[in-house]
Amino acid sequence: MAQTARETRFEMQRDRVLKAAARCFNQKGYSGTSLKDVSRHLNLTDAALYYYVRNKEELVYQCYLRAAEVGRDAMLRAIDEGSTGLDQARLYIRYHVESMVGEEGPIAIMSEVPSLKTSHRNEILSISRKHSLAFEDVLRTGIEDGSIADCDVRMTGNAILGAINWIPKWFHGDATTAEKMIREFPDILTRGLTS
Amino acid sequence: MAQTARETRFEMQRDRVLKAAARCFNQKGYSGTSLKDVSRHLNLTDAALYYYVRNKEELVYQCYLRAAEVGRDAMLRAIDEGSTGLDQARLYIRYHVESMVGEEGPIAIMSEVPSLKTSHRNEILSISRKHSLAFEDVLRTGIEDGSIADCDVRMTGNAILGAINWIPKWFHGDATTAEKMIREFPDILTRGLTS
DNA sequence: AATATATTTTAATGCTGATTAAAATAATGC
DNA sequence: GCATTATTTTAATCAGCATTAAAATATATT
Repeated sequence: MAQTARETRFEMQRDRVLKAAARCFNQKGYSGTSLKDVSRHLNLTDAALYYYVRNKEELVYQCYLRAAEVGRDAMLRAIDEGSTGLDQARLYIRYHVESMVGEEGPIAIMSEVPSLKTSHRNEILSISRKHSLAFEDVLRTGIEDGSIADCDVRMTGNAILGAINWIPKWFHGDATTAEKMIREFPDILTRGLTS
Repeated sequence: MAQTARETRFEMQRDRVLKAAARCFNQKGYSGTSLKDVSRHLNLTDAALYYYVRNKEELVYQCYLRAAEVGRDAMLRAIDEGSTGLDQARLYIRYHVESMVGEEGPIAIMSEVPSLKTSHRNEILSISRKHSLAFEDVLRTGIEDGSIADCDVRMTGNAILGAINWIPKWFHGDATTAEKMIREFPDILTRGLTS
């Protein structure tokens, strides 16, 4: 029990570290943010971060992993809950956006994958590719069940995912905008899909 | 005339420098790419770049300026040529995408504006804001002339521009994909706008 | 309170990478 | 070919930043 309490405290701090890092990375890029930048947000010294993460590369890696998980969770929930392909697409966008602008945020933009060390890079790229393919599958499902008009799923997928990925570039925590975004984005991005 | 010849040669080289830089920046971010990274693409030494640009910050600034100009040109042409708001939106997307994936490319993603020095940052931000507003105006025009269904122009604009801005993240010069993108993106991104 | 463990800081170290000046080479005009 | 100008390289400097070890402080356990 003591063990558990310690772990949760540690993990909570670690979570704060990752979020602070994500915010910095989104703003100034991976190499552009120093560990001091990150630690400043937490009232800590740069050296203190090493208690929570092996090194800077690991920090980005964890941020990207977290970003990937958020996306994957949204996708899984959507596929599980949506009846038609269009439904699933809509729900996915809703859940993903919700995570990005809500409590779980800020989520890191996976913008500097090439800077990761080989093994991490490959892992992130693989997850990311799977995510894209999963979304394309959702689109295909919709085309087959008639809820989505015939289209190039690759291009359409890239367009929609791009719009989502770009969000952290212009959204900066305003609650009103957040609500509006959750409400409108799913429609905006899928209205063009119906046949 | 000799003067002119010299200038054009200089400017052509300078252009190559900017493109090489844009490619690197898109791949590894501003701070993530060293001047050696850029110069390597040109069979030059890192120090040689200083003949074409005052310093690294200026290099990004010029890249971003070039990116902004490309977007603005696309917008101006589109507004000039398109009859309805929907037409203009479609044309804008077509022209902008065309520039990004064509000869003028690669175009830098304006991804690390905060790293610019204050005056440059303000200038780029101002241009960028103007661009967003111009696109929102196009949408409003379309709503008024009936070619576009009523919608939140701010959100819709951000969604569409985000999808465009994200392109360099997944497009890497394949000519077939480029053609397809020019052909399909305008439709994909505007199909949802019609009433 | 006393001890053990967890967390953070201080104070180095070393490397990478931007920047500059001076020298070298290439191109051009005459 | 000579002189001038344009372009590039070599070699050095310098700062910032990641990283580490050891010390200090806080927290928890008994």
